[in-house]
Amino acid sequence: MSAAAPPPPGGGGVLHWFRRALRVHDNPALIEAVRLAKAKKEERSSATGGGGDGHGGGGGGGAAPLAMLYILEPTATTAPHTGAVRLRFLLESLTALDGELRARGSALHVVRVTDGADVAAAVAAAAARCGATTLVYEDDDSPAGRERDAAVGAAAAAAGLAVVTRSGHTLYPPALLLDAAGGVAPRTMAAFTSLVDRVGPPHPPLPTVGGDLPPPPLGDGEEAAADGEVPSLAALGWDADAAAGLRVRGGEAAALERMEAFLGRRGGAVVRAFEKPKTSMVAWRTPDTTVLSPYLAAGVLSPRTFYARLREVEAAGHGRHTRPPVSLVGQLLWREHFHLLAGSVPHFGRVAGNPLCRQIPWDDPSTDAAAAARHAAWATARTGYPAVDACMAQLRKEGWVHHLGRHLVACFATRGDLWLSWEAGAATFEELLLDWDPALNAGNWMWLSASAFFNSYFRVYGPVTWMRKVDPEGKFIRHYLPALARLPTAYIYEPWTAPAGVQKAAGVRIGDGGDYPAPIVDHAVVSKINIDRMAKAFRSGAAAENTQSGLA
DNA sequence: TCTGGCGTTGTTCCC
DNA sequence: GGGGAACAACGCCAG
Repeated sequence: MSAAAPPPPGGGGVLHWFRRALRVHDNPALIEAVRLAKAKKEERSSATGGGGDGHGGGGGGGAAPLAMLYILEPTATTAPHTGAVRLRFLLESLTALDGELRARGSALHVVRVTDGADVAAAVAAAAARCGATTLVYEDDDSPAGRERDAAVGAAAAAAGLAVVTRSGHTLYPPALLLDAAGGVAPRTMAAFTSLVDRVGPPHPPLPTVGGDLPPPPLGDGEEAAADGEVPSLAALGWDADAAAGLRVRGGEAAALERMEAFLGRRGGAVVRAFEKPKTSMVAWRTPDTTVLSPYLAAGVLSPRTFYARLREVEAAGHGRHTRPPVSLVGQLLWREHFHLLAGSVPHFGRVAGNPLCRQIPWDDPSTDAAAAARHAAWATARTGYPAVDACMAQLRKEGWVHHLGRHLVACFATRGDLWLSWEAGAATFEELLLDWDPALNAGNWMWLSASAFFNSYFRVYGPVTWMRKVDPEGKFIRHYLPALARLPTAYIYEPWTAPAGVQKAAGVRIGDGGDYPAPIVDHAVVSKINIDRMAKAFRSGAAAENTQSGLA
């Protein structure tokens, strides 16, 4: 997808626009921006017979100026698109990126835009202010990203700006995989894995950007100061307390540190034996999984860097190691698969018009008051099922839940119990998840709701049975639902069954007006009804397809 | 075109 | 407690 327009001869500076890829390691777009700025310096030198350009003198050695821009868009700073926890993580990551750039003689210039429609104008204005004639950024194949970048492309063309883009958010440039797949992305992990095997390993990570960045024209001089700095949570109108639950530190150094710490667990044996379905969803103090997803989602960690290190750790062990789809490399392939689909299937992020998504007559909270009430109870951890509510409480507080916990709550919200459209659940996850990534969010919600990829709709997570199996002492529930902390284990999964005396002794009242709600639905009853509804939806879907192929 | 094998992560019951 | 089958049985895809 790289429209590598050559820079205008003897042109001005380069504007690098960070969106994701908030890092200096393995950052193809940033490396290209640096290369272009330095190449322009060469052009200038030969054109003027050597000598600097007035901006030089610094570590850039007289290169053309290279501005580093980040635009805080409203979807990144305001609810319901973003919650406080993810915003805090983003701001920490931006501050860390600014530090990395400053250590290399440059600096990040942050611009806040309050109306999403103004992003293109803000980019053009920034380019004009720093005299840039070339704009460089990383591809973004999300629906919102594509829409935004089309507007930016038009504005850039109108302003005479050359646009250069690079792929960097996935292991492979999506176009490369799509070409190899004959233009149609596979629909199963097995088929995707064999596609990747055919294509071969991803390109190795590129070198980390060095310490001689061309000087930044933006934010220098009189208009500098507070204007271009990373704002605080408070300055963006948020209560810092709302983000107090954040448990991972933002920034590239923290990401690489966390990655290496996990890779080093038991000398790499944990990585080599990793099987995602066997990891514990209730290990909240020290998660059983890497918790690198927030970094991958924001582009603070390069997937290719993680992939390369995983392969090294696998190769360092003499014995066998686990394989996709359950291994850690497999986890990167799931991410890759959903990104490929999201970039190539129309309306991947929603039900309507999405050819991959089974059309199931869900209740829609935006038009149905009863569904809205069920959705609100689910989203605020008030379903009365401690297994579901503990996960949702963890999500609200920390922005992170183990993958299987997400399965449990997503199955409950859709085909299992509440019969809510997966789009409603996905919207809640968009607000609350630290590692929210539109491609993965939509893909996983379709999976869990048996709208695509997964078809065994009769396999329903039981909020009582499942939790009893994975958390036999109820520790996870007690931690995230303190109201239930003193309830005996015999009642912790079904608090409404606790006799009044037990409730009193545990200092909790269950039910209307109490400390913890009665169950919002009877799982044993509704799950059976819903399986029947799913069966019907599957049958009518098959009928529709038969009609279609009959017509064709 | 048809078909058998398979699918990262369910529950219950039985041995 | 661990393993396997029944439950009622889906769609994708490689051969």
